[in-house]
Amino acid sequence: MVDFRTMANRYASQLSLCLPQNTFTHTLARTVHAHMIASGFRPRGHILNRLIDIYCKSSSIGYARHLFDQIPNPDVIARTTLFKAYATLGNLKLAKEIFDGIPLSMRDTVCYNAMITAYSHNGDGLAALKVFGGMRKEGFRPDNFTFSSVLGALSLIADDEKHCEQLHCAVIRSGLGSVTSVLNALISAYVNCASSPLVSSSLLMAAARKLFEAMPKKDELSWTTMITGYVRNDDLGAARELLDGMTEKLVVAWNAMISGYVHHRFYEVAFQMFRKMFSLGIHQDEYTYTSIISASSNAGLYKYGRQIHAYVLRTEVQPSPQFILSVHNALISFYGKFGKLDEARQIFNQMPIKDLVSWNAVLSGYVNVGRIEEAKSIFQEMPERNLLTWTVMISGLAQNGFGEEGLKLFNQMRLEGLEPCDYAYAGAITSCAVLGSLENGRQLHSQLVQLGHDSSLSAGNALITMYARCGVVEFAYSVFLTMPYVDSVSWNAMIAALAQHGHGVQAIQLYEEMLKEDILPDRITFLTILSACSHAGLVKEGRFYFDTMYSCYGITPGEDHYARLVDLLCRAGKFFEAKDVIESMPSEPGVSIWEALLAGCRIHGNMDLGIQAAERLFQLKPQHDGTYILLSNMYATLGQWDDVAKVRTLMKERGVKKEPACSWIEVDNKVHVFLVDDTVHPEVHDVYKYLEGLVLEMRKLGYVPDTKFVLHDMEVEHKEYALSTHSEKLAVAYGIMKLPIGATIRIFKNLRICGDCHNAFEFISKVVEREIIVRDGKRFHHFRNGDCSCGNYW
DNA sequence: GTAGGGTTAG
Repeated sequence: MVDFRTMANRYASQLSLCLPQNTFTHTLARTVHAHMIASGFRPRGHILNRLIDIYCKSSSIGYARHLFDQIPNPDVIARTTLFKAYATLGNLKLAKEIFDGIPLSMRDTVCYNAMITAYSHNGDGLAALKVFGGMRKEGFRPDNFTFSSVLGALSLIADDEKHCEQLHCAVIRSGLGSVTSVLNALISAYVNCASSPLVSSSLLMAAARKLFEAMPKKDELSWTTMITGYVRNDDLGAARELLDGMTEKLVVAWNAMISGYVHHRFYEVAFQMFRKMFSLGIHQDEYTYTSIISASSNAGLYKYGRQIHAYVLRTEVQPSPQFILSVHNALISFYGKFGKLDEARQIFNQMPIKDLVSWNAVLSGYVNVGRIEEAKSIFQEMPERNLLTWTVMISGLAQNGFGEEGLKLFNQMRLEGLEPCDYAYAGAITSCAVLGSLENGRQLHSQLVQLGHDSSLSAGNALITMYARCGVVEFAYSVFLTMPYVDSVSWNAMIAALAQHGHGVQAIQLYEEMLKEDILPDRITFLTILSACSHAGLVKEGRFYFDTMYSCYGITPGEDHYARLVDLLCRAGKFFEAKDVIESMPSEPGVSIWEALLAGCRIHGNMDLGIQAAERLFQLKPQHDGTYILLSNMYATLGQWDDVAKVRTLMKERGVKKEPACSWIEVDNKVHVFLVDDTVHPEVHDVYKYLEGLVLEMRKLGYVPDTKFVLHDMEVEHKEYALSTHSEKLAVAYGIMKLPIGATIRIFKNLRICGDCHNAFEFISKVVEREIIVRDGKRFHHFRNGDCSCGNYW
């Protein structure tokens, strides 16, 4: 039988091996603890305190609390450990409760320092100072740490140069003006203050620099604080100058510099520094590698990233477990961003220890390429989740058209007690955009305002698109106008919103305004502008903007841009110009180009060119149903019914099936058309009767022999009426003519409006001279005068 | 004091 003391010594020494604390040592410590439980050893004293600390720091505060509650009279160390953990989580109420419960006789300087830091880290400078006051009143002697924490608290309150100067004077008066740690804290106060948008950062940085220069003894922290200060205040030149002046080559400072370059997108300089570290013999750590790997993916340098990966695998020195974890996490994300999921998955599977970052990285990899089913099962499998996990999943669902599921998950997240951040809201709002659910979207909007998230960029941008896709451009515009900060995404979203509603000219005007505000257009801006021009018939303007892409903004047009230009020219009937453009392309024209050409030929009945385009498409993508349908439509436009029949035979011979976009017809053999109004629409019944009559008529003409109509009353379930028919979309479309003016038609779920439907809507909008707004799972369609804002056949 | 996982636009 081993006695308690021997076992205690053994466990204590095992736990001391678990330092420094990181994900790896935490796992080790938990194993040690499991062993204690298995062998019946009941930890107490410093062993128990150490365990509490470890559970607190490895995000298992609930279990730490459980251990804590079992101690009859916990000492000051255990209490401090626990309230520090609560404070880190932002739960100051519980933290204060524990701190207040520490008897005066038990208190020490350390616990006061911790409470001051707790408040100042949570942004409550005044409360921190109050604790400091209480400490002095009770006669505790402040030490250097106290001063550093108090300075941190003061720097929160000091929001301009004057406060910082007062702080400076106070330090000198206190006689601590030459203590390095105190001066470091003061410099850090200046630097933090400089990041505030309300003050002159250059003045404060100059003051910090002066202080730094005059320091009697600088340590590593002094240098790093100063360098990161410059980096954070966007003065990379000054940061670099300082770094180059350092005699000691400190890896932390180099990492800070590299990360600065990466964040400012100076990838090449970051790589140069990385290489220089080798020649100077500076030992790189996980921070260096993670920055460089992320730089490779941001810069689109797949090969470079792979080289880094290969190098990491080759290194002879045994890397630390923390190094392996961090670097592999970065690599998972790197491969994920390039869509190389097999590589990402392989790294993930082989990792000896995974943390939440690894799981989130692999999850977003699957989400990004749209492999939602696999993403869902990863989400289910995850041992723990955080705000980020939920956000990735929600927006992933939304972006892949699963609006309902996205909203569901968003609600589930709230049920589990997580407070969604603005990014999560953005995902939920996108879900509403996908569903065309104005009601839900407006609700989320008002919640955002209540929560004070309404100045958020991402949420605002999502709102613009949501309102636009739900058919209310005015709301989209008012969001855009009231957003305190906008970026190029906001401008793009708003320009697209106008273009989608057929306001091509206004879209272009907004684009011109954007240029006046010195916002640089990007490749997406040009895609939007080109299709806006296309719908407004602004050929000259479209060509002009296309030309400025490279000449003014250095953006090389991609195939998608060429396709829009071809579309623009063909819609206007300028086939010669379109051919010139295609021939001038730097690379071999692909599917989208020939499709644009064929679609244009269909509109204008340009048979010869249309057939040429179709032949190219058959070569490139023989199974693509769109080509056959466009071609047969072209023949139909010209009344060449024999040729239409030939195309259909060709489809059968080649076994061409309709794309999934349309195969939903086969899935449940029903078309759902919803009226978005919440009110009961008696006209639905009229439409139903009308359709019945229509079908009878069509049958007489030998058309749609097997059409049946079913009228669903779905009021209870969806508060909406549904009309469903068997396979006959055209009849539904005609039926819609009977709907009240201004009714919005929504194709439910993740469905896309089909080609026949689209034609019918185009036709109706021309004949009845009425604007029809339809949205489906993918796009917004605004039909006016025989044309549709979506710009595509389907 | 440094890093790795998120969002929004076509």
